[in-house]
This record gives sequence, structure tokens and C-alpha cells, in this order.
Amino acid sequence: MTAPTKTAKQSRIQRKNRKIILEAALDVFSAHGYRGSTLDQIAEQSGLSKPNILYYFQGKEAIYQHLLADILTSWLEPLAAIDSDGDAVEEIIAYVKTKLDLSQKHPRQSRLFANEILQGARRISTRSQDHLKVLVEETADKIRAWSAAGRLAKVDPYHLLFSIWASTQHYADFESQITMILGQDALGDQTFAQAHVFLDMQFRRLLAP
Amino acid sequence: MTAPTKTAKQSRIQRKNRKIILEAALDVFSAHGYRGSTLDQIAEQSGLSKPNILYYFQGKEAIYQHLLADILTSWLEPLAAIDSDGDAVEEIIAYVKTKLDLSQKHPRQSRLFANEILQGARRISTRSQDHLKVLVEETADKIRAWSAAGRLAKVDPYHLLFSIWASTQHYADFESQITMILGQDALGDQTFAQAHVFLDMQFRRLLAP
DNA sequence: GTCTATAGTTAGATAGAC
DNA sequence: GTCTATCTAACTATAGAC
Repeated sequence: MTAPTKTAKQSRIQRKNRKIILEAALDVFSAHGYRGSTLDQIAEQSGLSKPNILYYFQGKEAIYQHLLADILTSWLEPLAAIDSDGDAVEEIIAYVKTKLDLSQKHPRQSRLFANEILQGARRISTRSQDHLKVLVEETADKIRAWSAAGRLAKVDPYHLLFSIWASTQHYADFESQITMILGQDALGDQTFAQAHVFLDMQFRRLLAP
Repeated sequence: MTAPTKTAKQSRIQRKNRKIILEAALDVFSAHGYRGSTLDQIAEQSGLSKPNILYYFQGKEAIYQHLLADILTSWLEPLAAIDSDGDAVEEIIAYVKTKLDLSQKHPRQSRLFANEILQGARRISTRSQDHLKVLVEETADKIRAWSAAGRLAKVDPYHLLFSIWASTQHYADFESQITMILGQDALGDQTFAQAHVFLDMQFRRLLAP
């Protein structure tokens, strides 16, 4: 009778069903966006009934918010991991590779996030937005320090980050266009290996001091 | 009584109202995606009534398809304009600038297109998809020829195009994230000038033979 | 060519039996 | 915990008066 909440202790079956629902919802939301997705689709994809889904989550928005929060966290982690004491070029090149790997392994998360940003980021809390901004600011400071120390070419730190995000996430977000061009069975290990070679070269040439 | 079609002769008032509707629809579709947009929103934005809109267009999908076709055309034009007899690096650098300018001047078109690709390009006709593929293939040939002639660094032509598309369209498609980071009044001439300096440097360093 | 009224669907969410 | 049945709201589209 009492609906489980995020903080309450959960039984094994509760955890399992919540996980099933979130997995199905990630499929649906990433493919159709928030408004384009329906509880019916999530119900069918998960194998649970619609009322049953609403027993585990307060509503459509609550499911979406849960997914979005998880994605934001995994999105920000690699940024914070950039080590200002490490080798400048190698740190950034490693960040590029991490982001590209995320695009390959978690394309649905990338697409859900892209959908959200594309439509104005209305559903991202001010709290999360501020968190993102602070982390970017700290990263920009690291990059500026490296540039000033002559360990990195003099580049605008913000536009460098935009370029890295854009060119790595592109492989997840624009997957349908890439398969349109490279062929149906495109986005396998081989294509990502080629992408890695290309991006590695692009950013090494750009960043060499 | 007889609804105007695309091919039929149109009166001045018909052309004017169709234009008003398409302009309003571009606002709405680019901000909310296809499913997230309603005829009510387009009606309010255009100042026309909902039935009146359906007098000029067969339905919601027809309006969207009209916009999408226009966007695909303007998207492909600059690709075809790359001149294989021109200076290799300068031709590609000019293409980068053209794409960046398109992002600044037509962000709504870019976002509508990004929404469409992101959600699987379901509404782009096979005809248009083939057209895109052929044009990309021709451009890849030009790039390979330049590389073979030593006028361009040896780079994978497809991943070069992906990188250019991603990094230029990013300024339109991820506008809400950019303003989140750079501040509310970010996407003006100054930011685009900085982006141009950055991308110019990035692709010159990459492409120098 | 434009309007009001409304038909016909589909959506999110709830009630209450089991 | 899970189900069937249902409420209410929103949406696309059409009918028919003016």
C-alpha cells in the first residue's frame, strides 16, 4: 500500500522492479524524448503494467528526473578527474578518450541528455546547473594554468571543452545519421577505433605547445 | 473550399499565410520536437486559428515535412559548394566558417534537424537519405584526392566531416548549455567570433599537410 | 477564407478488487 | 504488489455556419 520512496528501505523485489522500469524508460526516453514518450511504451518495454509502474514511481516526470540525475553525475565525473598535476596534453587526450568511450558504451544516456539540452534544459534543476557551471569553471582554470605555463597551446578553455563534447557525443547523438552514411552495421568497435585515431590526432595537433 | 497544395498556383494571401505558419511552426518544432509540439502552440504563435492552419496544410506532419525538406536543402548546399579545384585547406576552412555562420543565423533550423536525427531520422524520406549519402560520398572523394596529392594531411574524410558538423552545430543545438556556462547573454557576435578563432585554429592545425 | 463546435483518440493518473 | 476499469485532460482533425 505504501509506495516506496527514494530514501526508504527497499525490498529485493522493489529494487529489482525499479531497476527494470528505469532500464525500459531509458530505452523509451532516449529514443523519443520526454514528450514523445508514453507510460504505455515504458510499460510494454518493461513488461509491467502501467498502474504497477505508477506504484513504483510518482509519475512519468519522476522516472525521467531519476534518469537525468544519474546521467548528469556520470557526465561530470570525468571532468573532475582531470588532474592539474598530470601531463597537460595527456590529461586532455585521456579525457577525450573517456568521453568517446562513454558515447560508445552509453549512447542512450547521451541521447537522453542531448534531447534535454536541445529542448532548453527546462527539466534540469538550477541546483544541477550550478554544479555543472562550477565544475566547468574549475576545469577552465586548470587549462588556463597549463597554457600560461607553456605546457599547452594557448586555446580558449571553454571552446576547447565545447569542441571535445561535440565531437565525442556526436557518435552517440547522431548515430542515425552516421549509419545513414557509413552503412547499417556502422557503429561497431572498428568505427569507434577510427574515431579515436582521428580525434586523438586532431586534439594532439591542436594542443601541442 | 479547395485547399491549396504545394504545386497549385497560390494567391498573395495564401503565400503570406503559409509563410506565417511555417515561421511559427519553426519556432515551436525547434523548441519542443515533433511530438512535443501542438497545433495549438503553432496557432497561438502564428496568430491564426487552428482550423485555419489546417486549411493551409494537410496536417501537423505536412507542416513539419515542409520545414524538414527546406532544412535538408540548405544543409547540403555548402557541401556541394566545396571546390575540388580550389586550395584544399582554404576550401575546408571556408566550409567550417559557412557551417558556423549557419549555426548563428539559423539556430532553429539546426535544432529541428538535430531533434529529427536524435530521434532516429524516422521522418526523413529514403529519397532524402540517399541524396545526403551521395553528396557525402562525393565530398569524401574530394578530400581523399587532396590527401593523396599531399595538399591536405592524411585524415579520414568521414570523421573529418563528423567533427566539423559536430563542433559547428554544437553552438546552435546546445545553446542552452552554452548560456548555462558562459552566461545568459552569451550567444552574441563575440562568442561566435571566439568560436571562429578556435575552430579556425583547430582545423588548420589538423589539416596542414 | 475564417470561425465555432465537436468528433474521435490518446495520454497520465487513480480507484478499488484481489 | 498487481490487476481491471475508469476518470479527466489534451490533442489532431473535421463539419458546417458565415
